[in-house]
Amino acid sequence: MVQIPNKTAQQPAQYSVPTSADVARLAGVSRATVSYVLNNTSAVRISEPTRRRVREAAKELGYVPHAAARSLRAGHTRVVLMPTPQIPAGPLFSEFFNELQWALSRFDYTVVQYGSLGLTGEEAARAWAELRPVAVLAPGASGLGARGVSVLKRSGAKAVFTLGPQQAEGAHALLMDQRLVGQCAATHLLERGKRHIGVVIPEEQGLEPFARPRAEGIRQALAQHGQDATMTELPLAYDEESAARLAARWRTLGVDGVFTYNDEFAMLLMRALQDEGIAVPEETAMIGADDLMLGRLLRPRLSTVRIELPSGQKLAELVDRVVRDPGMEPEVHDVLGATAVHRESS
Amino acid sequence: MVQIPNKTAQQPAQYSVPTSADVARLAGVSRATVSYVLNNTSAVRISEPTRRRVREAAKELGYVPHAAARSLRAGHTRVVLMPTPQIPAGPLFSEFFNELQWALSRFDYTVVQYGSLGLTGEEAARAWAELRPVAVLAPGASGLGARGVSVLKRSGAKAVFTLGPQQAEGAHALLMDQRLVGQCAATHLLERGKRHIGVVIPEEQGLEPFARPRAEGIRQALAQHGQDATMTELPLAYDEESAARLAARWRTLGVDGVFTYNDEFAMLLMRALQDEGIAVPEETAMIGADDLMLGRLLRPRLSTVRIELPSGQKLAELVDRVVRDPGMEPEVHDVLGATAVHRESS
DNA sequence: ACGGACCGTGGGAGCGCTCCGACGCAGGCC
DNA sequence: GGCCTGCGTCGGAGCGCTCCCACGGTCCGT
Repeated sequence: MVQIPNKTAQQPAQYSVPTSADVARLAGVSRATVSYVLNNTSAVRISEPTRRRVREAAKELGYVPHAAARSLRAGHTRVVLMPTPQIPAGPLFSEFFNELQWALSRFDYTVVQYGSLGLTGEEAARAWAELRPVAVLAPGASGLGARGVSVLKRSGAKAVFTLGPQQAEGAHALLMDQRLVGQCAATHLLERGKRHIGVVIPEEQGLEPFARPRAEGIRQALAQHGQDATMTELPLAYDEESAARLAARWRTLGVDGVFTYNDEFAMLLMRALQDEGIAVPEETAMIGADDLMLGRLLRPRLSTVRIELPSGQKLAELVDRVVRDPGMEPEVHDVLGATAVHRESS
Repeated sequence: MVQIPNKTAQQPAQYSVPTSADVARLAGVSRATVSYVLNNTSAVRISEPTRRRVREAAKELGYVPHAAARSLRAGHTRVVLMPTPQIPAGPLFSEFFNELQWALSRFDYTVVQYGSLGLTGEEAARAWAELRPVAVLAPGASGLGARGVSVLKRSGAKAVFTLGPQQAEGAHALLMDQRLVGQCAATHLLERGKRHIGVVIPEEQGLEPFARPRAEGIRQALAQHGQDATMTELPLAYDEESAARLAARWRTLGVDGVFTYNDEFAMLLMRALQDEGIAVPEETAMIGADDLMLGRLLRPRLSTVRIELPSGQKLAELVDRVVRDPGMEPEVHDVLGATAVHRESS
């Protein structure tokens, strides 16, 4: 607040960052006392007048503790590192993410997101390890691997989780088995008498870890059903030309039902099919995934696979449990639920 | 790699985290030498055999430097803190975000996202300051305020930016003036002969910082045009019932053009209007914003306001410049571009 | 043969913080 | 009066790291 007049204009008020020693000096106590007061240490009794003096001095100086120094001394942190996935997250996943973040902060963890930025596996693990996080929740697709997990554990991480469709040896897994989505869709289409199922495979790079297992789920469900069901992979980029091209050769494909990977691709394909004069669901039934609002706004209303992710609260509890007992054998938690929602497109 | 057999199964290999002293001991050199080698210090010459011994020792122990210790010693960090906004970001913004993150990492900054989690203003600033970031790019909506900016600067932050439709005193601003979006939409509708403009105001809480200025932009454009243009605010929640209710009383509103806040609300409203038998664009012209793919898939194809955000590269350069010269007067950079895209709905 | 330049390496301080042990002092007991 | 108890506070070490400075050795020039 007070401008220091004899500094050059170059260097404004922020001159030297106040430390606990500065607070101690101003309050006329020792650094130890400052620490006790500001941390409300219960084991040590400090008189009320002293407490007040310290707090006032801290406020006057605008003192903010130095997290790095604190954790250096403590020998550990409360940082939970969540490397951000490369793929932009949809509303479903980002809500899950926020909830988890909130729940973890209830457990007094500090959630830090950290771009991996092209690093993969051990490289990425090393970069993350520099922060000495107590737990890491990494996207399964980051290719952590047993080596990466080991790097993190050796750097002091008590809990290493993968999150998503893939997992890593030695780490706990919050497995989001995307095959369930495919199975669910396939079962739905089979129940409605469809036998020749098209499966949209997005050509976008980052979606592969999701798209492949969803297709695999379809394949499994069809295999279970018997010989007469077939599956056709339909590569499709998220643009109108690609969709139009696919629609143009649609009738040659002999497909009576299609799973479109998600609702957005469903909308894209539905439009292209309708422009081509192909009736949905009469000629081809269609089911998407994610249960987005836009599906309800399509005509016909889009059938979809609703995906349920676990509550952030539950997961935060799990993370906390593993942090407290790092010796636990790595567990695989299947956290993805899928249910078909029947509307008009199937 | 080597299992330590006489530890209990409770405590796996990760036993004590190796430090540079351990590396030094194993390589038979001093800690200083380890530091020189691993940091490739150019001012000090270390013989090649020594370098090799150090590197091998580091690899064998799985040594990872301790970021906190390093920055404690250095007295500063290369951390750029980007508190995550509460509102889930759309694809436009999250792409911008990723690009910025990438570009900053090119400048050797470490980008850390950090949930604010309900804290606002000074509270939040204090929490952020604990990390001693060299720069902070905060959402304008975080309510930083002059006090918050001061807290950050006093904690050593060289550059404080706000990002979004709002700004904070004392901080640089990457201002995304959402009024432009409204102005652009209004101008487009006026040009097409519309005079009674409805403006959708989403009822969702977090959208207000965007919705209000967009509406304000409409108002300004209409005012500029003259007396005969009117504006009607249309509160709308993002669900079908709300849209149906609005559509039911549509004809009583006397609106010949509508700006729907964004493309998703446009889709919602267009469906509701069409279900009500109201012709778009004949009875009511419609324009959205964000230029999402889904707009192109609607029938009629949706006119929209394309929003352009600046390149992450440019912004990273700006951040870097301010970090190098923290004395700079705070500047306001208008970084939002808006152009109307005419399709069929207007 | 001797002084100085220079090269490779080590010693050690100190960044800001916490926490263990110690220390002084007041009050009560023998 | 001396001793003990306990309360409030302080001194100081050390977390892992970097970097200034010192130091011993080799080699060259005179």
